[in-house]
Amino acid sequence: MSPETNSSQLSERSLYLFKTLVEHFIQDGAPVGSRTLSKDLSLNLSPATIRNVMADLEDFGLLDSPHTSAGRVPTAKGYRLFVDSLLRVNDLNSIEVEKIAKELDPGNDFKALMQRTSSMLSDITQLAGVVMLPRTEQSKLQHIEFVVLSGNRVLVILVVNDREVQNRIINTSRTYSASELQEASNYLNDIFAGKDLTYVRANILDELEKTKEQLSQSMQTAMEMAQLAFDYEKSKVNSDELFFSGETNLMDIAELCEVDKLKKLYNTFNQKRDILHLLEQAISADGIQIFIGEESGHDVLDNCSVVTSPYEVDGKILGVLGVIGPTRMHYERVIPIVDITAKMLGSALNLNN
Amino acid sequence: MSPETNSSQLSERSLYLFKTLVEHFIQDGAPVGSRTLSKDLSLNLSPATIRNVMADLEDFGLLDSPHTSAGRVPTAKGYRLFVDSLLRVNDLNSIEVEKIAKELDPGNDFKALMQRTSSMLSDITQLAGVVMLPRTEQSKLQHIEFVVLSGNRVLVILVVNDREVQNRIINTSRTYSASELQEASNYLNDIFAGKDLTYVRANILDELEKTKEQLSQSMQTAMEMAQLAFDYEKSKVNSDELFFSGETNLMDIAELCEVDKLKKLYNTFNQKRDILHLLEQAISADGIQIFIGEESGHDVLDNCSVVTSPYEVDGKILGVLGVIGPTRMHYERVIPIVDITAKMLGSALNLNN
DNA sequence: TTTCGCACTCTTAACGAGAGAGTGCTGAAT
DNA sequence: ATTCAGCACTCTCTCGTTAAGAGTGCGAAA
Repeated sequence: MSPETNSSQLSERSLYLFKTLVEHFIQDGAPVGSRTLSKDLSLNLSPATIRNVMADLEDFGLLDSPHTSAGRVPTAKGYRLFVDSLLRVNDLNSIEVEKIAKELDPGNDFKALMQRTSSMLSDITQLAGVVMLPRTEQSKLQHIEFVVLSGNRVLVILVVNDREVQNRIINTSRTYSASELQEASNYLNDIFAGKDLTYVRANILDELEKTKEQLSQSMQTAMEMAQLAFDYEKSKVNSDELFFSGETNLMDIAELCEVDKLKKLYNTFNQKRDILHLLEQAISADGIQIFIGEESGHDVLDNCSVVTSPYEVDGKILGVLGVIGPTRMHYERVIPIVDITAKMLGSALNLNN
Repeated sequence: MSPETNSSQLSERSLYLFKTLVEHFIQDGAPVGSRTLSKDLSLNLSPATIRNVMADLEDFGLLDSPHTSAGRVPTAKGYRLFVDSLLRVNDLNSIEVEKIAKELDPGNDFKALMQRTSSMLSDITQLAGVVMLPRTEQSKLQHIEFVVLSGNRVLVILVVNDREVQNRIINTSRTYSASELQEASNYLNDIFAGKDLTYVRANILDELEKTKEQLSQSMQTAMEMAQLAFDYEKSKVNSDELFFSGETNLMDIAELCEVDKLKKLYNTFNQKRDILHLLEQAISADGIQIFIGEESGHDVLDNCSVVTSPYEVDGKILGVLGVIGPTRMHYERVIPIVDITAKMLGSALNLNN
């Protein structure tokens, strides 16, 4: 509706004024009026002048007023300008850095580390934390093992990336003996260990053909097992790819504390699908990515911003983590926290390779 | 304060009146007045008479009035009387039974079954569902397996009860070879397969002493491994022993929709400790157990009732499941649902033994 | 260009009146 | 001895009104 105006058309002073207005709003959560701003501003301007400037800013689509006699509030576009050009990010104090480092101590339990990361994020920001697990496609198979269970059921154990363990139980058409499966796993480990899971899945059928010709019983068993195991994986909904925590922190946020909004938000969290989708957009971003309000495309996140960063090992992006909070969050604090957490998680994962 | 009066001192008529009052309140959620009751009651009584009876019931501590000119509301004691003596439980219609049965189809994934049970409970009752996993002490070790990882780390896989799989990674003081661990697991499977985990844990030290004398290297390795593995288990907080779902359903409940109460409730769910404690009380109960409001001892559950039932296989109680909702829930529906779910979960677990 | 002054708008809190719901008590009828 | 009609009373809830407060926009002056 408003012309696609460029912020460079705004004077230095207007921008400075805008910046302090946003900071003020982030602090108090109340619409900011010209009087208040006039006092807090280092430039000595009268409320009237400030009103003029604010009217301009409103024309630019950066501000909005809930009603005629309530001060101004930043729009999504306003926040966008703020975080992109106006924000100066704080350095984290060393105590906090230490706290983060402590929580990110890589233990032996991969998922526990992710869980800890998520709750550390929510704890330190007092917002909701979220960590997306590495997509399985990017995982390297390290070891495969079979255990015979009763009734034609076989337990398949995949060790992936030297730290993550996946179990699945498959139903087989006939009974296999332990030694048969031992042979099978030996064979599979020989040809597939160290390969990507995607590669494994893609090449099972080829190998199956090959082995058919060679007619070795143990190899054939191996391939049948493997096929069942990886078919299983395909059918499985990856519903636990996401770790949330601190959702309750959002209940304190004034903008969200109507129960029905809260309910919609929580339902969105529980479904995971939408949030997963959002985070996947961030995976290709280089470093911190911020979704402000409506920008995310999900209207449950109307008054929310999502600050994300991918985490990587050896320059390869594994997943995304981030923080969900109100649009009026303390970006100057949240951004460096998310940033450093992503980096430290990356190196924690790197450590035991 | 009021004398410990027995409900048997109340006339048949008073009880009937009380029962319909409670039913009315459960339906509407609004305090019930004498006028309303006079219309809905099959006995033809004037409001005035009903007022007299209600005054009696209030003296007995069964009713309470929020203020002088709002009708009456059942107290916790009132609900207790209601569910214990007055309530006639509905039979479930066959469509619902079928729906439950369908969700409780025992797949291969144990935890997924528990998760499905929980969300089925919340779905069908429109309240919050909870399922407590079997305590590990009651689990029978079926199989133990070791996989060598890099850097003195060993993956331990426990198959328990023929359906549940547990992984843990332990750090060892020296490097073990695959064949060494193979021998060790063979040895351990020989002596411990089919035994309770508690038994295993208790007897590891004894066996360690024995094997020391015999000086067989592989046996010694085995015992060292086992000890590490089970030490790990002891230190691990069993935080994922509980599956919640449908927490958001509670947001619709008028009694709870103040944000701060909701927050406390959700925090209690997240901690899991308190709820776990509550459910453990129910484990020894024979069949359905109902905690009403304050009775539970946790004041976050002030306006809530918890309906639980243990589920069992072969007469042995494995765990507890249930539903959390407002005190004014439809007990006559919820109780049979929880009851039948527990029974069907039991037989689902029994099926593949 | 900035500022002052002023009229105007809109929200919020406070107050009071009136309606509505429900009670408790009394005294009469059964 | 119950039951019940009548009545005064209490408490909550909802409006409408009012007044205060906050903030704006605009025109005229500096």
